[in-house]
Amino acid sequence: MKEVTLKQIAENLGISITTVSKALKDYPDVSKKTKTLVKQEAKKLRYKPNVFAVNLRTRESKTVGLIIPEVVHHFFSSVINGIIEQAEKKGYLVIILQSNESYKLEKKQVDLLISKRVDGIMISLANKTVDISHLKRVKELEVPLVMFDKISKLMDCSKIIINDREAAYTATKHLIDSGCKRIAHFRGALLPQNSIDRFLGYKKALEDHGITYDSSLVYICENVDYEDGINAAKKLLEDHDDVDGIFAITDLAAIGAISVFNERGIRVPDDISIMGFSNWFVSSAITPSLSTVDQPGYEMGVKTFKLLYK
Amino acid sequence: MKEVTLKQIAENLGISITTVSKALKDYPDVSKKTKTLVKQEAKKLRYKPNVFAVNLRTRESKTVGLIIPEVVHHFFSSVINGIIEQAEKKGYLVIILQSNESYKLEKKQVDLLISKRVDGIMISLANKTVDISHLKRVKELEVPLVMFDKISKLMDCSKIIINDREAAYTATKHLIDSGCKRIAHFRGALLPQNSIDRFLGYKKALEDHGITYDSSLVYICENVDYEDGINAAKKLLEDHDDVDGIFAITDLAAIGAISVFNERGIRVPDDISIMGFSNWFVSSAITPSLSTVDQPGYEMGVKTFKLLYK
DNA sequence: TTAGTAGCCGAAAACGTTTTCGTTTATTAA
DNA sequence: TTAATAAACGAAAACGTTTTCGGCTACTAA
Repeated sequence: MKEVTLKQIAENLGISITTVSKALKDYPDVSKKTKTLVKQEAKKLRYKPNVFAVNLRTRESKTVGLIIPEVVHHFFSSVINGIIEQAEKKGYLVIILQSNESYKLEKKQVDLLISKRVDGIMISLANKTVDISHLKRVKELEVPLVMFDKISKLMDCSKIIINDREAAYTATKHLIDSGCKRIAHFRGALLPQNSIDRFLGYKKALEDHGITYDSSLVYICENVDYEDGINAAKKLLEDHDDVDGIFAITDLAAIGAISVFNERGIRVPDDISIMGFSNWFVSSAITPSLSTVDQPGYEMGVKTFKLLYK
Repeated sequence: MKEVTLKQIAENLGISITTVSKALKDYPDVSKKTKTLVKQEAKKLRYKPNVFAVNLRTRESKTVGLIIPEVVHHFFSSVINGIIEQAEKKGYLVIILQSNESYKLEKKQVDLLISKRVDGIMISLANKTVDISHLKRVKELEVPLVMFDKISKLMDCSKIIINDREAAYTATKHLIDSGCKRIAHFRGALLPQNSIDRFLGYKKALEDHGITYDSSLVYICENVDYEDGINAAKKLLEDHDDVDGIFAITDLAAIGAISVFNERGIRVPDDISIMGFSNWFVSSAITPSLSTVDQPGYEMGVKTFKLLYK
C-alpha cells in the first residue's frame, strides 16, 4: 500500500513529473489530450497531493489558529462554529487552543501556532493578559492577526467587537425604564476591555437618568460564571436590602443570582429585576425567564474569519 | 527579515548543516563543544525548525483531527476541552471540524483530514450516518481512529462510550422509585446507537418493575434540542392526561418540556417528574431544578485522546 | 612501525512538490 | 528553401530537514 505520487502517475503514463503536475493544475502549456489522460489516471489511483511537500514548496499551510480563553461557553463555542464554517468554505482548517484565562499559556500557544506556521491567528485574550509583546511578535513575523471580543486597545490590528458600552447602557436603561431605582452591577475582572466597557455603560446610564452611582453596588465576578453569580448575590443580600435591579455581565452570573433568590423566596422580577448579557439561548427556559442582551457569537465568528482572510 | 534555517547557523559557525542538525537533536557523534556552540547560536538567531520540512521528512504532522456533530453543545464542548488539553500535553495540535449532523459533510471532512495527513482521527458520528465506508478507508490507510459517544457497532476500532443503557435504566428507575407509574420517554432519532441504548435501558427498567411498556408514550426528538422538547411535551399533553413522569434523552429536551409545563401551570415535579440526561451544569439553575444523569464530557475527551495516542 | 579504534564531522540522498527555463518538434511566413 | 513562431514537453533546482554512510584525525596497542 504505497503512497501515490506524481512520480507514480508519470511512470504509468511514460511522461515527466513536471507535465503531470502541470496537467493537474491546468497549466496552459500542456495539451488537452495529456491533461485528460493525466486526470484520469490520477482519479484511478486516487491521487492526493502530499500536503507536506506542497506546504514546504508554497510556504503556506492553509491552516489558521484560534486561541480562546474557554471552549465550554455558549458564546465562544458559537464563535468557533462561525469560524470553522467560514474557514472551511475557503479551504482552511482551524487549530483551536484554549488559554484557560492564563497569560503564560496564551503566550506559549501563540508561539506554538507560529512554529506551526499557520497562515493567520485569531485570538480572544485571557483576562490576565496585559503584556502584549507576544502579539507584537506575531505582527513582526507578518502573520495576519485578528482579535475579537476580548481585545487590547494597545494592539494595532483588526478587531471584531460588539459595542459593549452601548449594549450595557441599553441593558441598564431597560432596568431603569421598568422602574428600578437602585441597580447593582455584577462586573467582570478589572483588566478585560469588555468588562471595563460594560461597567462604563452601566455607569453612564445611571448618570444620564438621574441615579447617583454608588460604588458599593458594584461586585466583581472574577470568572463571570455561575458560582460567581451565586457568591455576589449572597454578598449583595448581606450588604444591601434596597436593591431592586441587577445588571450582570454574563447570563451565567445572572442565573447564579437567580438561583440564590429562588432559594430565599425573593421573587424575580417582582422583588428584583435582573438583566443578563450574552443571549444564551436557554435564558428563556429559566424561570423566571431572564432578560438578556444579544451577543451574536456565530456572526462574530464569521466576521472574524472573513477579516482574517481579507 | 529572512527565515533562520539550519544552513544559516551552519554558515555562521563554519560547519556543516548535518552537524548543526545533529547537535540540536543531541546525537552522540557530535562533541560537547560544538553542541553548546550550535545551541547558543540557534537561540541567538531564534531558530525555529521549519515544520513543513520536518513533516515532509518524518511523514508525520503532530496534528490530530476531531469531527463532532455540533460544537455549540455543553457535552461536546467539554469533550473538546478534554481532548485539546491532553493533546497539547503530548505535543499535538487538534483540528476541529463540525459535521452539523450531516453524513455528506462528515464524509468530506474525513477526506479532508486524511488529505491533511493528520496522525489520527477522533469522531463522534452524525445522526444520519449509517454507511461507514469512509471510516473503513481510514483504517485501510492505517490512520489511527477512535470513536466516542456516537459510535457505530459495525466499525472495528477503539471506542469511548458511557454505558448508555445502564444510565438510562438508572434514570428511569429513579422515576419509578419516586412513585411514577406512567412514564413517557423522549427519545432521540432512530439510528444513533446511544439513542437506541437509552431507549432500551428505559424499556428494561419498566419491565423489571412491573410496568408494561406502552409505545405510544415514546416520542421522537430528532434533534434532541430545546425545540424538540417543547413540541414533544405539547404532543404528549394532547395524547395523554395520565403521564406522571418523563425520561428525556437530553437535558435540553427536558428543559423544553419544563418550559411548556411552566407555561400551562403544570407543576414539576408535583404533577409530573422529569429526568434529563447529560449533567448540564446549569440544570440546577432551572426552576424547578432538573434531575439528570451524569455524562462526563471532559473525562471522555481526555480518555479519547489517550486512547488515540496509545 | 603498523593496525585497529574511537571520536567527530560532512557529503549526499531522500521526502514530493512547484516553477523556471530550455529544448524539441511542428507550423507558418518570407 | 530558410527563418521565425508557436505548442508541448522535460531537466533541474529549490523548499529545509533528517539520516545513512563513509572519511578523517588522533590516539592506543601490538
